[in-house]
Amino acid sequence: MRKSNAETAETRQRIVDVAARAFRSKGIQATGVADIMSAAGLSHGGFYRHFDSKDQLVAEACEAGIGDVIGTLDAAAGALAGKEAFQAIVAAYVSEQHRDAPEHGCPLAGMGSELAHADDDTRTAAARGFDQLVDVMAQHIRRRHRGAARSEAVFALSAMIGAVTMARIIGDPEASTAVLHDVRRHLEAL
Amino acid sequence: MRKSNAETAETRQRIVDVAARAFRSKGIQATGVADIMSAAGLSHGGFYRHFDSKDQLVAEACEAGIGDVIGTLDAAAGALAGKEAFQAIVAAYVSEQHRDAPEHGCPLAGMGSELAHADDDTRTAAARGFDQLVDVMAQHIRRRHRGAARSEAVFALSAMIGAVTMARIIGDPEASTAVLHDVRRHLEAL
DNA sequence: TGTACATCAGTGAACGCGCGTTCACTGATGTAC
DNA sequence: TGTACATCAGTGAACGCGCGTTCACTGATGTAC
Repeated sequence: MRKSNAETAETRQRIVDVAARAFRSKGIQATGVADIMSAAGLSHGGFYRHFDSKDQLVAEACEAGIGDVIGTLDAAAGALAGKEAFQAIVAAYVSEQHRDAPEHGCPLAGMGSELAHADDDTRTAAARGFDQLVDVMAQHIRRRHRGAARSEAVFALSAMIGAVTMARIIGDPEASTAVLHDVRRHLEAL
Repeated sequence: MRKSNAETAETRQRIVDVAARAFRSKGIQATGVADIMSAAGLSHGGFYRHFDSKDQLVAEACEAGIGDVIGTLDAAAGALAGKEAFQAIVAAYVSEQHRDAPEHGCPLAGMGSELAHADDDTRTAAARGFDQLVDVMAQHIRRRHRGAARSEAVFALSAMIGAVTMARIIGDPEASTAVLHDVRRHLEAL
């Protein structure tokens, strides 16, 4: 039952979207190809009509997830500029909502340690994603030198990724929220 | 061939040590019970004489790994005090050596995103480890209020964990080192 | 201190299970004329 | 525009493999007397 080209493209996109959510919320290795396909409303056998391997999907899902986060952060910044935009971005990232909704959150926080062991394409996608997020933040940091703004963004983003990762590990709700609060407060004081 | 109580205890400890290295360097799910046992010089069947499950070993290995890091950071601080000790700890953690030797490094960086999905005992061990590391750092931060020192330590440690995680993902050696450098520099300026 | 028996660390085969991937097949869609 | 054939998206069974865990067995160690 061959599908039309448009339908095929839609299906492929749906698989990537479903995978991007699953990998971020459950992890890469804990999410099977069959899980993804059934969540996309398909049987698992058809997977290889769209992708060469699970690894390829991981790379694309990582890229898609980064796109989500950039959209969220841009929306948080809205029409704000400078320090206010920066703080809005920090508040959106280092938040209980982000912590509690990994499926829509940052792949670098949701699958960080697994990405370190991923294949080259995936790591390249993740590294590019980090760069893009750094750009999004650096854009709102006013410094004498462009490099200084980027460097500060690298620092801030590292703290943000670490904070959300730890907030998800810590079971006690108060302690978890305290980490988010501490990090957000220090970043807003930059 | 029953072993003496002393030998049994040594074997158990060896399994935990081997596992702590393997989980940190390859990840939890990528490391099998059989891998660990053979690295410890044993056949896999004997595993359950020492542990109820892989999950239990993960929790103990996480705790052991935290112990390693605390030892390394304490050694880095040495006889130093205050800001100098703090900076020495930051330099030891946010370093190329740490990035390149995950098997002796921090479990929170090596298996961070996997810990978020681990069982309660493991997450409790990881959360306690985070607290202990915060204490190690806060100890060297002089502030009017104890809480302020701890809060700053939480912020710093989050940035350190994020930095090492990202440095391991980024394939390009220069870009990876640049992240470490940026984060270290900003933390030393606190 | 010596003896008799229970315990149990370690081995290696086996368990059921889920994984990523492949395959033959179906029939609707794409394409060449 | 219509026809004939090639393509290929999706299905569902099957592949080999490695996983965590269990088990019967061995024989040295621990323990009770």
